[in-house]
Amino acid sequence: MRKDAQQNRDKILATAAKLFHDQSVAAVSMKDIAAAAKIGIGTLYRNYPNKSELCLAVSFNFIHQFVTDGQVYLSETTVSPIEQFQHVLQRYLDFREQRLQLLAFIESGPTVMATYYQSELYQQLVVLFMQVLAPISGEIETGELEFRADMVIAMLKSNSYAYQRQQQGLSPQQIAENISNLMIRA
Amino acid sequence: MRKDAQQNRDKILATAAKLFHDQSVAAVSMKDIAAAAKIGIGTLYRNYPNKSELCLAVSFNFIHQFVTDGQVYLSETTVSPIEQFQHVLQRYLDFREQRLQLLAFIESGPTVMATYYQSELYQQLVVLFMQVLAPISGEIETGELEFRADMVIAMLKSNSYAYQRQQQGLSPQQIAENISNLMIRA
DNA sequence: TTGACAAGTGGAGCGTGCTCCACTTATAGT
DNA sequence: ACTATAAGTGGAGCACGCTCCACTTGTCAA
Repeated sequence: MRKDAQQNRDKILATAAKLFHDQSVAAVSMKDIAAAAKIGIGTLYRNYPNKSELCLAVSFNFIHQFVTDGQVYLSETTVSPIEQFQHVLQRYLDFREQRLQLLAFIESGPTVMATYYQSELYQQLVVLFMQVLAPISGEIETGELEFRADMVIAMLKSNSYAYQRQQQGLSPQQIAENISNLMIRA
Repeated sequence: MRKDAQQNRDKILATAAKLFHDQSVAAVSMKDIAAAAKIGIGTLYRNYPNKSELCLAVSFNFIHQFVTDGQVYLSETTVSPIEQFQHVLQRYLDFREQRLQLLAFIESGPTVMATYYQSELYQQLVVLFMQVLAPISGEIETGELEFRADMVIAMLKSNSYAYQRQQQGLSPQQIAENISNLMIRA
């Protein structure tokens, strides 16, 4: 990759992150981003094939941070497995609440979720949840454990979460508690 | 409502259902639907405020059918609670597989899921799942039962389901089994 | 039957995400 | 230093979803 191209790539990501932070994600158009980064629309799209993918790229930093923090926490903590699970779950809820708009946009993109699911980062997120689920799930095989980790993540996607919060009137704590009750076996 | 307006409303729904059936949902534009129904774009949008809502309206017939069938099944069956749960789950999977495109489009619409969640039909779907979950969930309160019903539905949303099918390579049967294992307590 | 007007219509036009391709430029071999 | 060319650029233009409002029409009281 040419050096100037790499600079453009970086500049796009930084500009998009800034604009998404300053205004709502929906209010920022691809034209806005290109203009703010002082590049052409074509260049923008060659680097990030659509707006959802760009949001995903911006999110990756945040998700990476969350996963890393989680791993550090697990390596240091000495509390009970149940508390570990609840702690990670709580952190994940906090993280999602912070980045709600961005994550909602990604989750509503028709094709972009496939990219996310295939990424190493998603695998790391799943592994994180598997680690805290394993000791509280009773005796189950790895495939089923992974399925449950996916299920926890799926349940907290923006649509479902918004429904539980707004229509059902549940607090984040109540949601965490309901998930805990469902998942805890041992 | 004026009689001619009602006719237009019906014609739109019928035309959209036909076009969505003949071609892929994404390939059918709102202009196509208006043209095929021989009405103006404005009329189309006054009746259905966006494409996702129109998809939802088309889906409502199918969802209603599924819920009704499920209720009939429950009123007639004499098999064990576990088998009842698995049967309803299996039917729901089949139903979703049939209407995948339409449901995926609804689920990716940013605002339309709120409409769906608020509808009586969604409540009926939840109640259906609550009925089969209740005997296999151990002793839990109604709120938590409802939460679990929502969770089953959330897990089977198009994105998550597609991931389990395609990336994880699970068959519908395996997915159903994993959910069963998670939900069965009694 | 006839007017008055609420109710309904339709399509020009807007801003969006995104594609395409004629053009420009960094780079590596001479 | 000088090309040759692969690599990268940028914006005109497309199709889309959707809004807006000048216009038409069904309805109903007189």
